[in-house]
Amino acid sequence: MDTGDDGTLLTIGAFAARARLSAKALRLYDRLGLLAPAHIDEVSGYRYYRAGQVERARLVAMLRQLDMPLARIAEVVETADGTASAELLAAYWGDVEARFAAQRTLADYLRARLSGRSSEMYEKFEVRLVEVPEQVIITETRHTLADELPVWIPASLGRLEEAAGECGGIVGPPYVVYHSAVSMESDGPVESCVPVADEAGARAWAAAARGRQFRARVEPALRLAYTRITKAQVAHPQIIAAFEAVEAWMEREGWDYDGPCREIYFADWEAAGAEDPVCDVAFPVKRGRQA
Amino acid sequence: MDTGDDGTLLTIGAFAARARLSAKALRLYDRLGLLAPAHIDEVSGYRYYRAGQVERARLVAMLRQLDMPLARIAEVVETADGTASAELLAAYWGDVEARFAAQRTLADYLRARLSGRSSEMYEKFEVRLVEVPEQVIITETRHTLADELPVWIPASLGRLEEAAGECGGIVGPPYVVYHSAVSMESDGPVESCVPVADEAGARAWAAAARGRQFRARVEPALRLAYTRITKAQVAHPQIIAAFEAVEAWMEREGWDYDGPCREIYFADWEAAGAEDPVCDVAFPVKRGRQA
DNA sequence: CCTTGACCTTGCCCCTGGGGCAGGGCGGAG
DNA sequence: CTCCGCCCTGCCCCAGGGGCAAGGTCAAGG
Repeated sequence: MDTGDDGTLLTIGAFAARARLSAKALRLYDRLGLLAPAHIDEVSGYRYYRAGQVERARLVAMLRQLDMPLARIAEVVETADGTASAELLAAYWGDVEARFAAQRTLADYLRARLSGRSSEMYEKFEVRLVEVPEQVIITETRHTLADELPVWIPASLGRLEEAAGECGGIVGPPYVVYHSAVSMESDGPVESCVPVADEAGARAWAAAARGRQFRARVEPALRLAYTRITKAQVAHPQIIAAFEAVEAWMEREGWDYDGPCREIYFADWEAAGAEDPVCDVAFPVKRGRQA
Repeated sequence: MDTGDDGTLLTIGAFAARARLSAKALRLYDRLGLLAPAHIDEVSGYRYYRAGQVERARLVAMLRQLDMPLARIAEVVETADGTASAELLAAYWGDVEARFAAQRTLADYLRARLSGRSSEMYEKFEVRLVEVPEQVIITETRHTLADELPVWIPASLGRLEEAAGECGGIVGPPYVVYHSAVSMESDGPVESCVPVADEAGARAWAAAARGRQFRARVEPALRLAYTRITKAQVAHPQIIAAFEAVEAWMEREGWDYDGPCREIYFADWEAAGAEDPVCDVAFPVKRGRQA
């Protein structure tokens, strides 16, 4: 393969200018094994690069312009197959796009809130009411800090969904209840819930369960004010915007709190894309002052 | 103003949980003056926060979620007027959007190139040689980032074309020389140049000019390898493909670099349509190894 | 041949926005 | 009184380099 090696060796400065990188960056890439010089003079320590290495250096430079970490850049440039390396890039860029979409949502919400124009907020988060009938649920409760939730919630719901088989099966979307209002305290108990068909089976399961954190109970009928959010939005603190949107709507429409807030996961989390709706953020409400 | 101050003071841990920040982050924000505790015990050094400070802390947390630097967050949260702070946020977010749009374009380009469609890209560019005689030029130099170039280049060339009247008039197409890497993060010096007839007039103009960035000099005769591109192609990253096509051609044909690359604007930019050729992308070359 | 100045080397500290740990001080419950 | 859980400061660590200092190299010009 002719990689442009015509025998001429470039000093680090000349190579840096041609690759549109700094000499400092090239020394770092050398140390990390990302872009080793073709030759290093053993006496002077001078680095010499082949002209044919410019292509790789420019690829590194462009990937850095995408803010790709050097470790991932190394994977891309070490992958000989162009199609495979393009897929690595696509995977990285997909992550960036998802993250950016969530940030944009938050930025839009914050701009509206800072300027006091709450109408934009209602456009971003459409709030609706729903009546939920009484249902039997099996639950797991834990005291936890907010940053452990993204790990604990899927694990807990997984445990409950497995147990639901002994309780007549799942008859509704699983949800998570924040017994201390999310806007007030986050160190309060968090309860993950799965609606099941068989109350007796549920109580038997809870009595036999390995820990006191597992319970079965009947959730009374509720009226919920909720807004639907995407997978990308199910993360702190973007999700705060959704909660606050619902609370602002309640204030405006004349509804009072009637219980702790909750997140209802109605979609298949694994199968959902970042922009797919997966979750309803909800407060139980009752009639307050006249609307 | 009721800021929710009910007299209760929260320790840093309790406040951190409510604000969804780490205690470590709160200590940092205290040290930076971004979010000072309501009270500090002089004996123990314990920080105590009012419940009403949660709102500000949450705002900081959400702005951090947008990757806004703490210095800019301080500007936003110190701005009492909501509309003004919303504008600060909008300005920041506009920068982020612009940067992201450029990155997305580059990512699309790179994905296509890695997938093996690079040779097709090069084949679209026909590369030729031209001899350019020695000429007197007046120039303006600036360190700038890549995203400012589309603004600066027309402005600078406009200034130089106006000044050319004092220097015997314009005797060749204006061009821009990239003395080193110009990318999103590194600012190489960029020099815009206009060939003029009167060397003495040019030197007098440069000596009288308002800033040292204005100079007059003699550009020696050059042999250029160049390819002609349309107005639509004069943008990142399409223009990268043009530069690379010229470099690939130089490599194939056995020419070496003989100076910094340049863009020569030979057509009336305003009058040109998107598909009209307006610019030559060129490298000074000298004979290298035998072709 | 020697000097000069440009270029190269390593090494150290700096930046942001924290995370993690060590060693020691508080504070309330049993 | 003691124990456990907080809390304090201070130090080192991360990426991805920038900047500078002290000193070694190299090529061209006198």
